[in-house]
Amino acid sequence: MSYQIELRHFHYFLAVAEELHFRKAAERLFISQPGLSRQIKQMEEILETQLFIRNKKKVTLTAAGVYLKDEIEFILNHLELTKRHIKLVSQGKFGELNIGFLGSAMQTVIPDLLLKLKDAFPEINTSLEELSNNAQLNAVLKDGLDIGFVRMVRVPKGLCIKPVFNDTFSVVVPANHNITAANFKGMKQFEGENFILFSQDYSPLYYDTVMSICEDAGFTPKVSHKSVHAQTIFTLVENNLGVAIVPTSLQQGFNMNVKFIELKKIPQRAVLSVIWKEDNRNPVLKHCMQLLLGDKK
Amino acid sequence: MSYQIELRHFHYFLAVAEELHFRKAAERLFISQPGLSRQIKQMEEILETQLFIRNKKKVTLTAAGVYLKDEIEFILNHLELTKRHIKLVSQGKFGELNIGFLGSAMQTVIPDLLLKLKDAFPEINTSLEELSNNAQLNAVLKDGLDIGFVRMVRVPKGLCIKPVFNDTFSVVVPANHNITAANFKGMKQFEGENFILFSQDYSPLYYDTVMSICEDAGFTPKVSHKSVHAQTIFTLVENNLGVAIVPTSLQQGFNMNVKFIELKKIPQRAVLSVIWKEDNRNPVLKHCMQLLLGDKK
DNA sequence: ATAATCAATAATTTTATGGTATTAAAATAT
DNA sequence: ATATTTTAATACCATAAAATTATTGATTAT
Repeated sequence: MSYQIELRHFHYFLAVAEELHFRKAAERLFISQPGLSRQIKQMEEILETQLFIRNKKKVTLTAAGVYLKDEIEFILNHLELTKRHIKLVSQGKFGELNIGFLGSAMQTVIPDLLLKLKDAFPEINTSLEELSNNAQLNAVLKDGLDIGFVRMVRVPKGLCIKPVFNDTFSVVVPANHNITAANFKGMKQFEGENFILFSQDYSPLYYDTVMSICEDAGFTPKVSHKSVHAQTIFTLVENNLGVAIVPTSLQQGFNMNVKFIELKKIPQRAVLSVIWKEDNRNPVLKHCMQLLLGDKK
Repeated sequence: MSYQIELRHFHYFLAVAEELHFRKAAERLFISQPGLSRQIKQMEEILETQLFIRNKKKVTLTAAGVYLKDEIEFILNHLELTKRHIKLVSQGKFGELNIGFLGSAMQTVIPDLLLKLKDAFPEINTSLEELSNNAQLNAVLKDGLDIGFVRMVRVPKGLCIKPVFNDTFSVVVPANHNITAANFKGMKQFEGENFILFSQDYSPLYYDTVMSICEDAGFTPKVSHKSVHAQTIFTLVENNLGVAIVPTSLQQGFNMNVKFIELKKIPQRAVLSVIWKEDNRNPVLKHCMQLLLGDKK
């Protein structure tokens, strides 16, 4: 019959919401199952809202529970961020910027940004994480990341997006492939080949764009392998398992036995964009965005 | 030497940060001053950051304390909002409703429903997607849609269906066609014409119904074109490529050089129905169905 | 100097979290 | 069908930690 919700309830709730199993959740939390059951029940009483439906062997979230889970994830993430920030503030450091990125952004944009940031604000610490488009989207929404480097066009309400790098696509073929930049005439030449692509989950836009490139050339590509790492894709190409279409900038930084044939004439571009949350409270973000977009345009 | 920060700490912290006076803050919180002092000290230990400077008669916030105050206000505010929201969610008064529809529903039923929804529950967000009968069926089954507006009679187990709009059919002919509403006697007059219809995949029931209309008139129509968009069909008719049979309500919202001849005397009707999943957990759905079916019947 | 006021400390009480044992219901195995 | 296992909930209890009262030490006002 406690009056107030506490963060403890939130941690317990999240465990149950993720496991959907009281005993397993209790184990994960290193507390007893009855204790957990009672805390959750108490939480529901305080909030005057049922959060879980426990009927015959199954525990499921109610609509309110689903909604609350999202919000609690956000609040706890934001709190962790704040904990780190106040330490930095008390140390006289400005703050911290959490950056997510697709592997293909590592070649160009990220190093650029980091150099500029270090230059302008040596007190700012950055953390970098390679994540898929979608993982970044969720993390940015929930304050797990401050900015993300993604390939997409539309973002949910509350997020902002700005293109930062416009790249051509290139076909990646084994070094000994008979088609070269010199004798290359058009995608049609690759009609019969197996295509090795980044997986659709990783970046739907990339996938659709590659499809449209082939369709514009008049054929539907046979996709034999999908991967999330450029390294893997190049290795597959190297071993004659197919050809790939990737952003041209991926050429840098790898030393593989493959050659790039840049598709200069097609209209498709690999656009890398920054996303961030409109009402992100991190003061570092403003500075960062100025550096990123100020002199770009 | 407690492990975890709790919301209690936040409320205490805010009181002290606002009063800048432990005794007064304690009074405001209805707890004793020593209790408050110890909790704040504990909070500083957990966060490993000094938040207040207590020297000679004055209590002031540190830089970290100032920063934290802002964030805690934000977090507690957000939490209060969330508490209110989950109650609304569980009452079905807040949330999202994903609606699918055939293009031909856009003329009448959908705008009606949306207006009513907005009116009754301004906090409900809706998303709309134009999809074929079958795509809606699958999406509803997989919780991709909450409700769909389709033209069909039977639905798989687990789904529900209710007619919501009963429309006559009309023949659509070029504006300069020799048959008019005045001299129209029966479908038999169109025996020789090419027919332009919605494709069978899009709505099998519609297709079968149109066929039966012609068969009742004693002929089998020659179908020359199929489309999934009313716009396309009207354009084809406009260019003398044939005549169409469509639900009469499609007359609204288009400005094409065609005329509609309503088939009032035949028994066939273009029935638009809502489908939804029996055990859909979205609480918004109940309210929506009440609005849709409550005053209809 | 003395009184007053403040926050911190000490000792004690109260509260309620979390643990153990157990139950009721349901699923699974035999 | 019966026995066994598994699940979440209940009852009761121990104990950790929060809150209270009483007190101290320090600073400021009179």
